[in-house]
Amino acid sequence: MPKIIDHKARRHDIAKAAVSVIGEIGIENTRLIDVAREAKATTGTITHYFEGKDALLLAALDHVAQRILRLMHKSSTTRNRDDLIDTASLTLPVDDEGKRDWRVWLAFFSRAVGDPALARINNAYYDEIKQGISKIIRTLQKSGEICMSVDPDEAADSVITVADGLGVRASLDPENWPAEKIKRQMSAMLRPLLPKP
Amino acid sequence: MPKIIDHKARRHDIAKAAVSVIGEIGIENTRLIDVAREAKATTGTITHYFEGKDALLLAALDHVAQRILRLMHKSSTTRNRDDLIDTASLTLPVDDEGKRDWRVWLAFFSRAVGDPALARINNAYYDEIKQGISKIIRTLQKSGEICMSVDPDEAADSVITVADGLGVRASLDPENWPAEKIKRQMSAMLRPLLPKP
Amino acid sequence: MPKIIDHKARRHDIAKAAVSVIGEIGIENTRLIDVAREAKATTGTITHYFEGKDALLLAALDHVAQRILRLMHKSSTTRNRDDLIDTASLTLPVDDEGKRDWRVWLAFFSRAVGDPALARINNAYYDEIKQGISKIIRTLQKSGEICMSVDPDEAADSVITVADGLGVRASLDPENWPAEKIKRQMSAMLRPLLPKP
Amino acid sequence: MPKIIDHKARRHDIAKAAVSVIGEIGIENTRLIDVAREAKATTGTITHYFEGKDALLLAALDHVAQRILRLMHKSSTTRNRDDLIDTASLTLPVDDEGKRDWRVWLAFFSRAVGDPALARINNAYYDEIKQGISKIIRTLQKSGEICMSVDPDEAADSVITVADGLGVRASLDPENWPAEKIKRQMSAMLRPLLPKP
DNA sequence: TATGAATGAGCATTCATTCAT
DNA sequence: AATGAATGAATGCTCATTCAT
Repeated sequence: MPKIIDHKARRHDIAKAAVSVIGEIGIENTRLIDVAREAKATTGTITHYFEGKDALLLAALDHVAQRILRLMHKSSTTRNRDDLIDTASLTLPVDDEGKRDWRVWLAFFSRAVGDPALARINNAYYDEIKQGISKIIRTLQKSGEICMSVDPDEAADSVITVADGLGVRASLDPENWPAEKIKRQMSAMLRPLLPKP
Repeated sequence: MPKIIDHKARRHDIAKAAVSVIGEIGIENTRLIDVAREAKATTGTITHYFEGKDALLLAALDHVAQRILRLMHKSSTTRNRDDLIDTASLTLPVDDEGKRDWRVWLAFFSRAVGDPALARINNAYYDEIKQGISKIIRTLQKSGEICMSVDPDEAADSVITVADGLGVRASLDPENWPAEKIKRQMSAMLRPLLPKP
Repeated sequence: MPKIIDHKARRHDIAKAAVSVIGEIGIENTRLIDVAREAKATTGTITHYFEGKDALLLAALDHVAQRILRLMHKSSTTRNRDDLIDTASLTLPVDDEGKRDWRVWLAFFSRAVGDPALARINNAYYDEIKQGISKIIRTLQKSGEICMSVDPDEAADSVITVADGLGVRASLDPENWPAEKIKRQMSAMLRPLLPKP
Repeated sequence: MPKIIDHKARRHDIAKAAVSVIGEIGIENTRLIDVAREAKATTGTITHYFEGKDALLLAALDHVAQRILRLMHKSSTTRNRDDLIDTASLTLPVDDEGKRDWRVWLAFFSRAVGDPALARINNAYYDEIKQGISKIIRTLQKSGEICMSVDPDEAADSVITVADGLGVRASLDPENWPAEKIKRQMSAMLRPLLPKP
C-alpha cells in the first residue's frame, strides 16, 4: 500500500522551501538540490511535483504573491485611512517573513526582464493588487476618510509605487531600514497622497 | 609596436555591450559570447579586459549607475522645483536608453540578494544619489522653492522611493507605462511631497 | 529505490580507470573525458564521485601507492634476505601493472614540485614505506640474515633509493630495462648494501 | 638600423628563465607569459626565439642536462674514487641551483611518459651520462682505485641509479634531505658498489 | 511514491599562437 | 626585433533532467 500523501500539501511545502532558499542565497544561486535538501526531499521528488525548475520557481513566486494578496484582502475591511497605511506597511520587509518574501519578489523582477511569460504573470498580480487597493480607496472615499478629489486608480498606483520603492530599498539595505523607519517613511509619503477631506 | 589600442575605451565599449545584452535578454540569459558578439569581439578578448564574468557584469552596473549620477549632477543646477521633478523623471524608463538601463538595474537588485559584496556596491550608489538629492533640496529650500518644513534627507528618500517604485513598475509593464504616464504619476506624487512654501 | 550502487566500489573503479589512462598517455594529456570513457561513464558521473579533477588524480595516486604498500606488508613475513630483495623488485616496473603504476608515480613526482599539498601526501607515503622496510630489516637482523652493523633506517633509505632510481630509469627506457635486467641490477646493488653477517 | 642582439645569448636567457619558472611553480603551472615575465620579455618575443612552447621546454631541459654533463666531464679528470663520489654528489640537489635543476628534471620524467620523442631525448642524455661514468670507472680501475672485478657498465648504472633515487627523494622532501645527508647517503651506498681493490 | 545515479548540454575560463604595427 | 591585442580551440565543471529500481 502506497504511503498516503497529501499531494497538494507536499507541493506547497516544496514551494515554501524554494522561497526559503531563494530568499537566503538568491535565485541565481538556487539549485534544485538546495531546494530538495530544504524540503527534506530529493531532486527526483521535486520532479514528481513540478514540471521542472521553472514551474517550481513560479510556485515560489506565487507563494509570496498570495501572501501579499491575502494581506490586501484583509485590509479591505479597514474603515480608516491610517489603518490602511498601517496594514499596507505589513506587506513590506518589516519582519523576517516579509524580508524573505521581498528578496524573492526582487528576484523575479530581474527574471521578468528576459522572460515575457513571467512578466505577464507579474503584471497579473499587480493588476489584482491595484484593483484591490483602488476599491478600498473608493470605499474610504465614500465613508469620508479620503478626499473625493483623489483619483482612486492613480492613488492605488501611488500606494504600489511607494510600497515597491521602499520594499526594494529596504531589501537591499536592511541595516539602514529597520521596521520603524520603513513605516515612518511610508506614512510620511502616503498621508499627503491620500489626503483626508 | 603593437596595434595602438585605447585600453580604457575598449573596456568601456565592452561594458556598454554588456549593458545592451543584459537589458535585452536579462542577466541570467547573458552569456559571455553574447556580449562578445555585441562588442564585435570574442570571449578571449573580454577576458583580456575583465578578470571574469563577474567583473564584466559589475562594469555594466557601474555604466548605468554613472548615467544616473550624471543626470543627478546635471539637475543640481536646477533653480526650480518643477524642473527638479522633470529632470528626475529623465532617470526613469522614459526612453529606450532609460528602459534598457532600468532593466539592467533591476537585474542587480536580484543579484545583490545573494551577493553581499554586490549589495554593498549598490548601497554605495544609493548613498551618493541620496546625498546629491538632499543637497539639491536644501538649495531649493534656501531659494524659496521648497517649504523649509521639509526634512531634506527624508524628502530625498521619498524621491528615491518614487523613482524606484515607478522604475520597477514601468520596466515590468512598459506597455501600460508610457513616458507621459510615468512623468504624470511622478509629478502627482512628488509635488505634495516637495511642497512649495 | 534507486539502482543499488556500491559507491565505494564505483569510486575505486573510476580511480583505477584514471591510473590506466595516466599510465597510458601521461598525466598532462589526461582529460576527464578520457577517464570517463575508460570507466564507461561520463564526466558528469566522475563529478558525482569526485570533487573535481584534482581529487580524481589524487585517488589515482593513492591507488598505486596502496599497491606498493600492500606488496611491502606482504614481504614483512619474509624470513630471508634474498627473498626481501626479490619481493622488493616486484614493486618495480617488471610487469605491465608495475610499468603502468610507475608511470603514474612518476607523474606525481612532477606535480608535487608545484603543489606543496601533493608533496606532503607523497612524503607521507614515503614515510610509511621507510618505516615498513626499516622494520623488516630489523627483523632480519635479529634472525641473523643481515649484519647488525647495518643501520636499519639508512638501509631502508638505500632500498628506497635503489627502487626509485631503477623505477625511474626503467620507466623511461623500458626497452633497455627488461624485468630480468632490473632484478639483476637490484640484487647487485642491494646485496652489498644489506650484507649478511 | 636594428638593435644588435646576440640571438644565441637571448635564446639562452629565455631558456634559463624557463628553468627558473618550471623549478619554482612546476611545469604544469608554467605558462608562456610566466616565462616571458621572468625573462623580461613578452610572449611574442619568445615566439621569435622558439618554435613554440614545446621547443622552449625542451631548451629548458637541455639547459639542466648540459649542467649535469658539464659536471661529469669535469670529474673525468678525477684520479681518486672518493673524489668521484664527491663530484657526483654535486649533481644532486645539494644547493639552490641543484634543487631547481632537479625539479625541472623531475618535470620531464612525467612528460616523457606520454611523449615518446621526449623519452628518446631523455634516454640520449642518460646514454651519454652512462658512457661518461663508465669511462671514468675504467680509468680508475686502471689506476688501481677501483677493483677490477667491477663491471664498468653495471657500476655506471649503479651510480646513475643512486643519483636518480636520491635526487627524486631529496627534491620531493628537501626539508628532510639537507646537503650533508644526501652526500652521506650517497657515499654509504657507492663505496660498497665501487670497492677499492 | 521516492530515490539518487547517470547523463550531457551549456558555459566560463585558460592559454598557446598569430599578426598588425 | 619586439609588442601585446586578439583569437578560438580545448576543457573542467555545473546542474536540470531522466530513469531504473
